Amino acid sequence: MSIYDTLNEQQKLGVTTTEGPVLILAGAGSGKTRVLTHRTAYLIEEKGINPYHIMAITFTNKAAGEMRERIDAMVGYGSESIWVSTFHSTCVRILRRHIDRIGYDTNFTIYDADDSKSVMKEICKRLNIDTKIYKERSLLAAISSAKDELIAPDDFALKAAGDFGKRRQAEVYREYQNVLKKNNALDFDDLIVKTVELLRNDAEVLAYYQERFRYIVVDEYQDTNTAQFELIRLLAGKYKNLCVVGDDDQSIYKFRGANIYNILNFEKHFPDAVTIKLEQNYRSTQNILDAANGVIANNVGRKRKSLWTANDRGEQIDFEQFDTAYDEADFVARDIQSGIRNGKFGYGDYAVLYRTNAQSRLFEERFITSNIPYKIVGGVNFYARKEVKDLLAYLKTIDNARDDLAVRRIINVPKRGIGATTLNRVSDYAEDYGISFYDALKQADEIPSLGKAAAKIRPFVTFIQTMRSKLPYLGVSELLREVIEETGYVKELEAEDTEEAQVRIENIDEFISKAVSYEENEEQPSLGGFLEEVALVADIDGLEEGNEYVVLMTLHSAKGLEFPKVYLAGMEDGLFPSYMSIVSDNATEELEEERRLAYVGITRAKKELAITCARQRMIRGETQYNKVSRFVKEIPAELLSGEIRKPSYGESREQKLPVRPKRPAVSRQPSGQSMQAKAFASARTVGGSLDYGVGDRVSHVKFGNGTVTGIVEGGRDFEVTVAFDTAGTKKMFASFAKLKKI
DNA sequence: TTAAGTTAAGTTTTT
DNA sequence: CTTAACTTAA
Repeated sequence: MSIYDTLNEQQKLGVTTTEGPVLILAGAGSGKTRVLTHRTAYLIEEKGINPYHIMAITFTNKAAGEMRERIDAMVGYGSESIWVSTFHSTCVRILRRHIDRIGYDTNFTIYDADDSKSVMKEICKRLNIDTKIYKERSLLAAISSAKDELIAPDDFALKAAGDFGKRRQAEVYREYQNVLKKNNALDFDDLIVKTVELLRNDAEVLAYYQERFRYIVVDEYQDTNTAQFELIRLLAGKYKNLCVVGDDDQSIYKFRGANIYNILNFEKHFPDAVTIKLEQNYRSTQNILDAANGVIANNVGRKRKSLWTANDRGEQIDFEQFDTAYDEADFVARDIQSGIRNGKFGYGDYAVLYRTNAQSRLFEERFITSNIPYKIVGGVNFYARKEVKDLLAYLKTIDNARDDLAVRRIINVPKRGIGATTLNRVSDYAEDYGISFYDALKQADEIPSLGKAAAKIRPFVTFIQTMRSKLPYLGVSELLREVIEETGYVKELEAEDTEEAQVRIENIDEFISKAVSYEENEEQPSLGGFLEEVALVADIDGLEEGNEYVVLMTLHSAKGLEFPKVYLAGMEDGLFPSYMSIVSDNATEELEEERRLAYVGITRAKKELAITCARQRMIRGETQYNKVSRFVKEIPAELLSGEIRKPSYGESREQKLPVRPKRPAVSRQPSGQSMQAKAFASARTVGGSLDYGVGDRVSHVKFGNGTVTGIVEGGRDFEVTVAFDTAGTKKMFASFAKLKKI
């Protein structure tokens, strides 16, 4: 009896076929993570491979973290020397050691999409590019897809020869790379591209890593792009023990450069490859699986695969069409409440999935009024928020002022009376003397054109220098606190006294706790290390299991996750599939990608699935009238139940709101939850007490101001009764009500 | 020259 | 409905 006996035959094959290239086609819910972890254990325990020689690559930090955890639990000693990380962090790790061999400094900074856009704006201005015709966004997109395909600026120019527009793009591409190089910065795509460049150009480095990574596993292989493929090919070039796991039916990142032929042609790239299919689904009910199969069957050009399950038929799929998107959100909220009430599910069993981030708002609003704890994944990444980016820019500047972008970002935040004109003069000076922007600031007094503006710059430079000298004594989180204190950043927000400012302050608090926990978890914390860790996190990474809240996210974010009950919202032609894909030049192809997305969505559900849509919906202030999504029609009709709701004008919306849920769950506060959720669901219970009492005036994000008339302690939380001035009397749980004393 | 106030334009999906 | 670019007042 061994741990491998619990696997089915195909899974076992995936575990024990360790030598040579292996393609595992893993249908949704077929237990591929189990195969990967068991395979790793097998390599170490049965084959006696040193963990040092094993590498696993995933797309998200969350996936990497999960795999790491499960491998650790299974392998025990030595598992920490396995590289388990994302493509991007793997590359950063390699580049930090060796990028000097291709002419960069090893303390390079990483630019996010925002930073890239700022660079692009400047370039367009400098090259006199009419951004009405060539939009920054599309220029960046062109550059990004070139990088995905490993096309360097020179190659791009070569290929562009005949086409004026393309030649212009080539020019911009070249300039963009120059600016990044000058700033010692890499963008996301560069992380991969430069690693490939390094491995291609430096035989010594390549040999080192080839020798090290004798066994390589790649998860979500269907989403790799050409550059990532080349990276893997190079690394696995010597031993060729490459195991890739993926599902062509779940390829949903074409827009990000994913090359579906990486998986479809794997056997061509590696002629002696073994292909293993995992076709038994352990996740979903028969009905859910049938629905998914019914939809995906409409795609041509996929690897033949027939997913089956030994699970029960389960409930029918609940399909509901509503009059408006409000009614849709209302239904989902009520349905969740009723599931909770009769003990069928907990909040953490639910997920609401949608095509676009904008759809989250209606659900969010509705969940607040219903006291449903929730968490939104995605939207604006935590580290991409203004306030967080501002503080990060301070930290970057203190750490290493070579990043002009960061310096420029904060030089006038808070307002120091330094405007665009002054900045331009400084950067002209920097340009003339070939020094960095920050160095030019240091010499502000010597820049004649500045005049009295130089006096405004001096305190800023002094501040940065002072902080820099304090860094060794303070550590990251204390430094951050000091920056906030000295700049008055939070004070300024407090003075604003708006809901928005409040959210920002909470984000800043959260940012501080991230810094604290970084210092606690890291053996040798450093400012540079912190900045690096923060540069590569995605929003999905913060999602924790076992927490009691409903999760809201896009279908893209949902890949790789599963939930007992899933709502697929906004299933309307024009929304999903998106209008863009329907009218596209290659609509067939794009619709297939959308269909795969639908397939991903449906297969997230374990027990129950509800599909909802609305007849009319406000999109960017305009009302749209949409038909039921074509994907719904591809689901065999006998699998569907539910009804199509007729407009109900007689019923007032007020009546529909269940103001007092009968048995609201006592909530545990998840740590590290996303900021949207935190903003609305944050526990005001500090150390088991509230900062308001009976008789106090409080404000609520939705109901406005009111007076507290009662507080009842129950379990871990407080049930607070508030008489609102305009919204009547409500009972709510303190941790979700976000009541603010006024 | 800066900063506040006003008007115009734009939205898929993201490491 | 929200964010970015433009205009005007200080």
